[in-house]
Amino acid sequence: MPRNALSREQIVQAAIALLDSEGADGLSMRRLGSRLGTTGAAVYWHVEGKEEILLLATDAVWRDMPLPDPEGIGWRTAATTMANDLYAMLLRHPWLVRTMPLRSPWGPARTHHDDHLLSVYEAAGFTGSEAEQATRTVLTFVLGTALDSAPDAALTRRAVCKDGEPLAPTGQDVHRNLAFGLGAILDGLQSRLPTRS
Amino acid sequence: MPRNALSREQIVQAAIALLDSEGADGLSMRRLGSRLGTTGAAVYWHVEGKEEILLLATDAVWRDMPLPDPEGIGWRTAATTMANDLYAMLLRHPWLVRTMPLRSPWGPARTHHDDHLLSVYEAAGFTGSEAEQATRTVLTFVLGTALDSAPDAALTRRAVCKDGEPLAPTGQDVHRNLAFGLGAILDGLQSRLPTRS
DNA sequence: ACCTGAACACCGTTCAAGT
DNA sequence: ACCTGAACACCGTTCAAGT
Repeated sequence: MPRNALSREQIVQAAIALLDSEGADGLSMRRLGSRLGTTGAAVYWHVEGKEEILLLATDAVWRDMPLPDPEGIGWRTAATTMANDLYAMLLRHPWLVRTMPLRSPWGPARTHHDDHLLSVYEAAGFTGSEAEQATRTVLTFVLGTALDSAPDAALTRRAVCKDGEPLAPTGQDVHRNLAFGLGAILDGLQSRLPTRS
Repeated sequence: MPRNALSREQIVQAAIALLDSEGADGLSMRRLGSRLGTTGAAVYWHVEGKEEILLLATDAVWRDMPLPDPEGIGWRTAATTMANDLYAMLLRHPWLVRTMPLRSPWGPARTHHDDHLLSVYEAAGFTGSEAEQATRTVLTFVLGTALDSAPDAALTRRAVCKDGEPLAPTGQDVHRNLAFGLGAILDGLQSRLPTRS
């Protein structure tokens, strides 16, 4: 008899909760199963495997990204807002920086976000592959910044400073650098705009 | 009787070879041990655990990075060269992008590299925290670019294009974007130089 | 149709015991 | 001092068997 205890949507939500609270390594099929009141093997009836769960969880999170309209606020404000929102999302779900490297396949939400971001740079005046490259440059920088500040690091940090010098950047440093670097990048991009109005 | 079959240096080199050929998930203590002619448990006598091996392997790779002198070639050429070299290194050792997120502790080779990179931006005219931020901006962008092109992705890509549209960037795209983005960033940074000579 | 239990082939790590 | 073997507590995944 079908008990319908599990559904794809429940599995994905439970996976996200587990990843957020336990980190990238905290997600295991058995733990996910027990969190849903069943066994790890039960999950396999609804889902292909762990990889698909990560795929679904990743795209579910992308769905929450706001997509500001460049009309009215200007392309630069829109670009800055989207970069900050993306960074905030990556901080909220640190496991994303490990699941991001996949060039493909992206889910529909990720694709939708990227399309919108591209339209922002097209609104700025970039065309064709230049718009794509501008988009990718900013996206890449934000992703790299999040990677830098990920508490979810593959290696745990031990003794931080042996000589009293704060060699390693703090979360503060990284965050301040987002504003600085983004400003510099947008300046550089702006100076390459083909025609000014 | 000590057979001295193992040494720290041998372990690290074997680990790098294993990571390069099998990917980030290819390194296991047992495989490492058997590659060295012993058992996995034997490694634990020479090394604290897997984490330390990753730490040592990471810093060993950083030692191979060339450190060009900005004198003569100019800061911008030096900065570009270092960025390209870093990207090339990350492509050679894709597992590095998973071991990089650690803000600390860095090994001596990584620290030495960062010091040199900082000096390049100081030679350009940046001072204090601005030099640090410029350094971190470029470093972050290169790291993000490598993350984008990592074949070592956490999730394997399956069906690439369902509708015939090449949504996902190819390795070519990512590589071309390194030059574009780096140029834009350096332009943006250059325009922020406090005093021009 | 949906789930359980046990199994397979792996992990990192520990630790008594050997030499 | 250096290594082995077996063990512990985990993994992802499969699959017969239950209901």
